[in-house]
Amino acid sequence: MDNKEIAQVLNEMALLLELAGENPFKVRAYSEGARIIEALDRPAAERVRNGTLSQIKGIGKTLTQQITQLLQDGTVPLYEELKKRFPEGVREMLRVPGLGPKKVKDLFEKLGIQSVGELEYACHENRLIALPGFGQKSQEKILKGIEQYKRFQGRFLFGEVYPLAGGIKENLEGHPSVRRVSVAGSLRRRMETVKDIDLVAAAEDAEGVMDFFIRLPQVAEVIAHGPTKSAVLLKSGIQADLRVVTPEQFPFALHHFTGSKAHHTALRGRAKDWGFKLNEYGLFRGEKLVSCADEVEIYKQLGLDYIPPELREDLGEIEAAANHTLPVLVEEGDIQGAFHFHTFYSDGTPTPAQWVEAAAAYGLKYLGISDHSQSAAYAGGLKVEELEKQRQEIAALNERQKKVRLFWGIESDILPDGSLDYPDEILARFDFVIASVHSRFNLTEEEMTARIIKALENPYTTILGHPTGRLLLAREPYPVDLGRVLEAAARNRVVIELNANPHRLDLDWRWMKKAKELRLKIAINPDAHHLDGLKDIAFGVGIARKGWLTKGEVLNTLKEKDIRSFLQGRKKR
DNA sequence: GCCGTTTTCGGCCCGACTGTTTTCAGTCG
Repeated sequence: MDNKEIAQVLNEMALLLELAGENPFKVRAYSEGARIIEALDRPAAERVRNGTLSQIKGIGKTLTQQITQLLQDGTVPLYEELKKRFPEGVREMLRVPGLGPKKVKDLFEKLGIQSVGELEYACHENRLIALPGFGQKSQEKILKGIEQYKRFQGRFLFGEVYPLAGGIKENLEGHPSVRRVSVAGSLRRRMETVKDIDLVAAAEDAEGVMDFFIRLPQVAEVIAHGPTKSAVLLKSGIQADLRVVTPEQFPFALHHFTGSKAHHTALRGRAKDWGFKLNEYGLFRGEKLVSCADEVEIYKQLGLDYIPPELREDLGEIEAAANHTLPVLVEEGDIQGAFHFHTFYSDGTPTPAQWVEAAAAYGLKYLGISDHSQSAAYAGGLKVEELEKQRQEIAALNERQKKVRLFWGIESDILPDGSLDYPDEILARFDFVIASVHSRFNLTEEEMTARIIKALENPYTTILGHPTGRLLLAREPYPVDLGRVLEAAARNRVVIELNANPHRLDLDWRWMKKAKELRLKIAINPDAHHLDGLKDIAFGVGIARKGWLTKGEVLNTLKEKDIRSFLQGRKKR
């Protein structure tokens, strides 16, 4: 059982305990425990073996015992008991927006409803209206919630939602009373998937802005509409929340609605220790507002360096801010070039020349072409005899123009046995080689780990492409021991890709800490198949920042001449 | 259930909106 699986069980237990009407702080202890275990960079099993699990803050005697038993038996009696009491379908009802544990418990115990499907049917039969605490309105609301749940299952890709949020922000900026607007929430924190769009605005005429907001052309339906806070469902199916405050309150509201919840809870605890009270309206000493012009000020008042939104996950950033050890995060402007571009030679659309123009317009100084290798027949992988033509075309382009330096590479399949897809004498010709798994995802974890490590040990491998193969909201990562893979990459000086495609964002930011410890270099690669794929670099930078990466840790912040010597240095091994 | 340099008991972040209520519980963030 790995950390993620332990966290899943603990989270599930938290939900079930909530359904059972348990002490809310006990519930919180379980879900906090889940969060902590998931964020560990070593297997919890290791800490169980050396007896240090209970030393982690938030993991006490009971959770240590539960986790120990989970690792041993795969389950614990309390979990089994709770699952028996609340069937799977009852737990699923919690995912319907507007339904929480109390209502689900009532529906289950008083009406015998055991699944989302049954709930929908019961709504149509008007059976909820008679239930105490429910009524006509809540029945309608639940029906709408079910519809939303079924349609989208609640999460969206950052890359799809961010432009929508930007559009609404622009609309709001057009309102005469609006002084400032910002995207907040998980979007501002650059989470790879998000549940909704959070916006915060500063305006004198809050109600006017609210009326304006709920009438925007993007809006399909109004979910809530108050004087300072409204929620709408957009035509694209995602919910957008807007909060309007006074200009003076703006930094506090922005901070509050940016979260994360865990960061906020920790910060409020600190505020309390320092004799303050912090909420969305301000930082107060007693009744008195401590005025802050921006978020920087808020942190300063609490004795902290400014914490960028991407880091606000309560994963050590508050301690680092107190000790003045926060990293200076990489920025989009630091990016000098990028690797992993496909052309019409395999499954991309652009020609190498078109990539040069697009890269120049984007401000890149170099670009690495890497089409698929011969085994990737589905993607038009290049046969050995086709390679020479592409090499010559790229060499000619480098002769003809000097604005963007092209590097000639390949995205070589890692074959099931861990070897690369061309013989050594071919691999030796490329400027760089990205090694990626594209097939046979069904190996065991042990086999997959060995397969990838063997590819990392190949002297021609420059970069490991999309290390887990996940497709966000669509496909789970293949089973692999990433810790061992990263260690092998460090031993063999192989660069790890941060695939910037919004469907991948792989390596996951949660692993960056480990990568940093191993002094690995990370390449932010767009894996672009079309010209507009260049813009994905920005998504990759967001994730890199979320992973605490500095400019020095990102390969493609190197200047063109330094990249050249880096690639040549690797070839001479 | 977790935590603790005044504490091993008594706290644990806080407010808006909704709907069903006549004063508040549930949900959400």
